[in-house]
Order: sequence, then C-alpha cells, then structure tokens
Amino acid sequence: MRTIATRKEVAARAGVSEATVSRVLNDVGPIKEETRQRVLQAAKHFNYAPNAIAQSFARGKSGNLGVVLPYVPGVHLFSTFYFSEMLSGIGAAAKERGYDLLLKFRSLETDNDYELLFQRQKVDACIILGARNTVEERESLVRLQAAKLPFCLIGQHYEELRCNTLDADHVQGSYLAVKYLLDQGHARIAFLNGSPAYSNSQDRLKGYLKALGERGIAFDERLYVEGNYSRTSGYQAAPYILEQQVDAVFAGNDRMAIGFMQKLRELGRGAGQDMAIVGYDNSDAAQFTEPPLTSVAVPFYEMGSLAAAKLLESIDANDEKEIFQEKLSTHLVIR
Amino acid sequence: MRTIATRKEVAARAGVSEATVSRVLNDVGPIKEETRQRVLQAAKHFNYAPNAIAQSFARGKSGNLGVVLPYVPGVHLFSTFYFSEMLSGIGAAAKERGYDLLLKFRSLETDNDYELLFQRQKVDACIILGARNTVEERESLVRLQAAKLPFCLIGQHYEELRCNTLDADHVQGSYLAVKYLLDQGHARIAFLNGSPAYSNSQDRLKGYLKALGERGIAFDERLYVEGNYSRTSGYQAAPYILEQQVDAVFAGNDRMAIGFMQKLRELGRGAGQDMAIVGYDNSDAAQFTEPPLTSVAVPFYEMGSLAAAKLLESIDANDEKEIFQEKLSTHLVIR
DNA sequence: TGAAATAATGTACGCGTGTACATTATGACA
DNA sequence: TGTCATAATGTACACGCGTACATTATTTCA
Repeated sequence: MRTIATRKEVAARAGVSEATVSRVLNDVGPIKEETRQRVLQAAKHFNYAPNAIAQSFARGKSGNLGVVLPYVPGVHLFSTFYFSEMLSGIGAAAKERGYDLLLKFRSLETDNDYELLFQRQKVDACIILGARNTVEERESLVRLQAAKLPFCLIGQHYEELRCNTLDADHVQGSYLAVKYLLDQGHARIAFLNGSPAYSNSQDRLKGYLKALGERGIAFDERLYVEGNYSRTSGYQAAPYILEQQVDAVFAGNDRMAIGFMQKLRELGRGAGQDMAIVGYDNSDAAQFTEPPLTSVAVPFYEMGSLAAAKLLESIDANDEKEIFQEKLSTHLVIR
Repeated sequence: MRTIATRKEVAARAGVSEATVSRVLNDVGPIKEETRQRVLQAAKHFNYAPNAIAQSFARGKSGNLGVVLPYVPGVHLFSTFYFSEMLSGIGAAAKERGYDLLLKFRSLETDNDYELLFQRQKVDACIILGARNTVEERESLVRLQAAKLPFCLIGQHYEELRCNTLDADHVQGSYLAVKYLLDQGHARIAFLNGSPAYSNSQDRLKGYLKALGERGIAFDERLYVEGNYSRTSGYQAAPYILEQQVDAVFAGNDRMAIGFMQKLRELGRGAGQDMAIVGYDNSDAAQFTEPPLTSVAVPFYEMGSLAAAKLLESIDANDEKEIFQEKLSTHLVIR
C-alpha cells in the first residue's frame, strides 16, 4: 500500500509553500492563476485529498452531526418506520450542508452520556431520538442545555426544560383520529396508548380527551390501555379491549393496531366489520393490512430534515442561537 | 459556555506532566498509585474527557466504521427492511468494538468516490451496501482493492473482483422457494425478479433455474419478469403475469410480492386462492398481508453484524488479512 | 552500603492542517 | 523613476494527543 500523499509533497512538486497549497484548495486569499494550476496539477498527480481528521483538528470542528438512537430491548432499531424515516430526513439535510452523520447507539450503561459526545468533540451538534422522561435523562439534558451545547430533541419534550425541539403535533393528530371515529358514529372508543414515559404518548392522550370532551363524553378509564408500541402488545391487549364492548379502537401506532387486528382475526372477529380501528404513523404496513388501516400520517422524514437543517444552520451562523420548538402538523389518511 | 478542559489543565492541577496524565488515562506503563489517584481526581474535577479528534489525529485512526448507503431515487432509504436490519447489525458489532458508525449517503455525483472516504481518512474501514454491477463501480472497487483498503461488500459480489464479501445464499433461498411451489403441485411458476445489476438478482435466477431443472421443466422466458424491487413494479407487473396463465408467482422481494397481491385483489382475483405466491426477505410486512405471505427469510441483521465483526477484527489484528467471502444460509417461512 | 535493575516521571516532538503575520513581487500613479 | 497600495507567497506556530527517549526515584541484592 503506497502511502497517502500530504500537503507537503504537493507543495514540493508545485514548487510552492504548504500554505499556498492550503490556500488554493480552500480558495482563500488571492492566488496567481498560474500558481493555482500548478498546485491543482500537483494535487492531482498525487491524488491528494486533505486528511479530514487533521482538518477537523485544525479547525476545531468535527464536521459530524451526531444522532443518538435509543436502546429498545429486543427490537432491531431501524426496523421501525419511525426511526427509519427520521434518519433518512436527517441524513439528507446533513449531506446538503456537508456534514457527516455519526450514529450513536445508546445502551444502558452509557445512558446519561449525552455530554460525553460533546466533550470528546466528535460531533458539532447532536439530534436525540426517542428520549424518555426519566430522572437521569432529564438531568443529563439539563446539563447539556446549561452548557449551551447545540442539540435538538425529536419526538420528545419536557415541561421543565426549554430546548430545541421538533415534533409532530400529536395532540392534533390524536384529536383528528378520535374525531373521525366519533363522526362515524362510534361512541365507546378504546385508546391503546404507548408508555407515558414518552411525551408524545401523553400528547396523544390529550388529543383523545379533547375529542371526547367536545362531544361531552366522559373519560372511561376502562377504555384506556397502555401497551409499549410493539405489535405484540397490541396483540395481547385485544382480549381485554374486546371485553369492554367497544365499537372502535384508536391505537397509538400502527404496529399495535396491526397486532390488535391479528388477534381480532384469530378470534373470528372481522376487523373493520363490527369494529373500527385507527392507527398512528401511517407506516408502510398500514397499506398492506386487510382491510387497509386508516392512520394518522406523521411527517417523520420532514421532522428529521427540518431538525437537522435548523440545528446545523444555528451552529454555522455564529450569532446567538434562538431556541426553536416546532410542531409539524399531522393529517388523517382514511382507508 | 466555559471552555472544555484539556490534558494540560489536568496535569497542572495534579502537579504532574501531561505525559503522566496520558499514561494514567490510557493505562500504559507503571504509575504510582497515589499519582494515579491525583490525576483521576483532577480529571474528574475538570470533567475532563480526551478530545476524540486529537486522539484520532495522534493515533492515525479515526475509530469510525464507514457505511456506504446506495442512492435509490425516490425511496426513503431506511424504510426498506433490507437496509434497516443490516444497519442494526453493523451498529451492534461496531459498538461492541468501540467503533462509531459514519454514514455515507452515496449520491450520483459522488458515485465513484469510494476511495475518497479512505483518502480523507475519516474511516478506518468501510462496509458498502447495495453496490451495483456497473463499469464505474467495478473500477472504483478494483482501485480500492488494489490499494489494500479494508472494505467489505454486503449483498453484492463480482466475478472479476476478489474482495471481502458477505451475503446470503440467494441461490439456495430462491431454490427453496421454487421447490416449495413445485412440491405444492404448481408447474407454471412466474419469476418476478429485480434488476440484474445486483448479483443477488442473478443468484435468485440461478436458484429458480436450478429448481426447475431438477424437475425437468424448461425455462420459459415469458414467465420471467424484471421489476425494480419496488412495490409499484410488482403492482405493474401483475396484468402481464396474469396473462401468462401461471399458477404461482415467486417474487424477488416482499415488496414486489405485496404490490402484485394488491393488483390481484383489485382485479378480483383472491390472492392465495387460485394462485400461490412466495416472497423474499421475510420482512415485517409479510406477516401483515392477507393472507400472510410465505417468504424466504434472510438473516440481514446477522449479515451486518458478521461483516462488521470480521472487518474490524481484520484491521485491529495487524497481521496480513485474509479475504473472506461468506454466505449465510436462508430458509423458507411458510405461512 | 553501593551497584544495578527497575519503577516512575518528565521532556520533546510528530501527526497534517489552518491561518496570523511577515515578507516579497507587482502594479498604479504622480 | 520613486512611492505606495495591493497582490502573492512564505514562515511559523497552534491545535491536543500519543509516545520514544531521557531522566530521576526507588528497590533489590550482593
């Protein structure tokens, strides 16, 4: 393996100083055209490309956008529509601005290590996906915020903590779904929600309550079930929900809705016939079920790309950054 | 924002030289216990963590494993089961070895830029997903191989190029699927394949031919259709395939199978009733369809983790690396 | 108790780049 | 032609770390 060329060799061949090579390549300062050509030719000759690490080192910037992915036991992470779409959006926005994506899989032992990522300066900014509302996480984020490190939460927000946030309007989304069911004439609507450790679960509950409230329907806690956003939990919740004599079910995501429908079918209750079901996320899978699943569409891709865009712009512009807290709207896809 | 502490300040506070701080933190050489404690305490006081970029620079290693993702027009990349699972596996294996994952979205203009990734030394090794069999790609990979840069292809192999490769045995998988259909009594089996630019498409064709050959059935090119692995292409292929009076269809992936089934349903032909369908990938979606889709299970996650493990081990061990070319076996999931 | 071995620490420098500052070449203008 | 502005380039160093080598402290063993 022949050694990789450095600026030094290029400079020698072009008969200029290293600084000039640097200036030509970074297009800084006035350079005589003839010199520029000589340098470029020499660079080409050695197939020279600046060492990214050395550049990062000299510039004090990594050029990386960190993405923290949550640890979800037993789930192959990317498999979930949610993260997949979001990452695609983040990746596109980062690429556009010349940043690379550094993935950080958070596991249990490095749980409250958000700061470390910055201390070690491997990333210039950081997007955190799937944060939960636990004491440790909140504290870690508070420290991050106090240190004015540039980060953004997607899909999670804390009342106590004012920081960059990008989310979908789940209150609205949930409201739309339940209102739709009510409009269809359903009254006893069960809500199969996910863990309240996620603010978006709580938001969905608010939307559910809001829609019911508008119709003067009291909250019946027997109709409220908590799963964990897995298909299995939807499957398992089905028998209980059926016992409650509901005529419709609103699930916090499509996976649970699909699990619910599976159990329904096994029990010989035709899904969609005597019971209306609405899911959430409008994932690919919602189109494939039989019957297709009506679902709340969430702009995951846009959330990712917008979060990355805003975050990167805020660090590239050196002025005092304002905190952004944006909510993208959702809509119901009726099938 | 208070400035981030460096080794210098830690050394000053502990009353030792910078070298000693470095030695304590890297656990190298003999250190007096009392000194070690003083250093650790000083480090803790400043909340010191070594600058990862400076470390990379000094060590000449980035500590990153690059993952090149293909550009697929109009497709949100992570949405596909294939890449999602694989990335999860790669991520797990990399994390285990202390490497971070650097994602590289390949777009058209940087198509043949595999080398650049290494030249710039942002990654120590690289896994390439979804490579295609085009002239430029082959040439780029040949250069990479000639330069002895550590990389690994997943899901693609070239006859002309002997390099690290990890794949599933698609000849076998395809064979299993078609044999299953034959065993079920079907004779006219259409094959809805993906682009031959991917070696795995070609492998699947081999498996199809092998299974037919064993039964003495000649290849009928009217039964061979090429889509592009998208749901839409399966959908669009349906009318033609139906014209051919087939009694079974084997699709190169689940998405196409699902698209095919959709069109089938729209045409009033109950899927699974008068026509058997087998998909490929055993994706989540295969479980949700009605009826559920029999499909060839591919160990994507394991492919990713094994590829990463082998690659990283080969670069961590400094000895001459042997080329590995592994194929994991597939199996049929009957539904 | 002194020499040799070894432990413990310090000194000095390289890694490849960006860039402030110094220097020299070039042109403008009187 | 001399002066001065500006273009063009060179020199020198910092960035934070790892580590080879030098030095000093301590222990071992005769």
